[in-house]
Amino acid sequence: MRARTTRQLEVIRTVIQAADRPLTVAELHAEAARELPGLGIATVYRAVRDMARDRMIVAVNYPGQPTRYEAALARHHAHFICHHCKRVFDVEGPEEVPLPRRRPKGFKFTGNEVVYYGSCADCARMGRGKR
Amino acid sequence: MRARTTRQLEVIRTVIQAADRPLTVAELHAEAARELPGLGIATVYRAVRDMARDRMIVAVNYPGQPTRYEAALARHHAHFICHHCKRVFDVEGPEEVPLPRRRPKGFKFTGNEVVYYGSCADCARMGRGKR
DNA sequence: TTTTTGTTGATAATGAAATATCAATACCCA
DNA sequence: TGGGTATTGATATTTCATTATCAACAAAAA
Repeated sequence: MRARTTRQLEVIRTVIQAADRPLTVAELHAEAARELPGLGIATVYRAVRDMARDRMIVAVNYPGQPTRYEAALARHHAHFICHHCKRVFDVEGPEEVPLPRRRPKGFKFTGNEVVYYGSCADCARMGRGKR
Repeated sequence: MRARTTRQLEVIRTVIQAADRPLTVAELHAEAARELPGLGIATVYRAVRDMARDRMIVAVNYPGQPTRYEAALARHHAHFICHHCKRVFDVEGPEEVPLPRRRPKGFKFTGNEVVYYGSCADCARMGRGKR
């Protein structure tokens, strides 16, 4: 049972590779469906499951919302969550995040992640600047 | 319909105020039930909903797991997620998190949050040090 | 082409968190 | 202390994300 190269997989992969931010399955489906009307949501779920298994994409989770996925790029980056539209954007990562001065003993710190909050350009423009 | 001071609310509030890490409703229920056997999970959900509404506690979300809640303390702190047991711990926040050098134009950065990853003392001790 | 069989799309099913329902209970004020 | 009524506990229901099912379809090989 060798894998087949289908039009839907091609489109789904292209969309997620081209995206500049992590997408939910729904967002990915909506975008891919523009190129391929009739695309089933189940197909997107299957594609995402497989790509995640193969490490082509990585899962990203944030408050209340469904899991998002983005291409597994090597470059380090952080996320920016818009308080208003709740979309998640990729932004350049911070220079460096220092470890806490005091660390609970016995704990091993192996990595960190930074999330910035604020208003995205669209929302800020609409006067929803604060919070 | 004035609010009443019930034993269950007292216990639930005490537990979450005393906790040194964000708790899921299940964790909170388990802990409170030790003091008050028979405590219903629905009561915990109701208490949490109300406390969150009144800003006594804040919601904290992380990958795959249900929403966690913790006392809304003023002091700034970060979270530490153990790769193994998945528990979330409070740790002292980093000195300072610099903004990305390049920021998408129009975006307003209003805050940030840091999450550290690694092994908690318990898991590290059990030889599950790496990852 | 024809055949084989992996893949798709529609949808039912599942799983889990959170909310709604309601009779029984227990606060708390008169 | 008695009773009106907010709250509780058990559980049904809802809500959604995700997975399973399966007939129809379409890659890829012959």
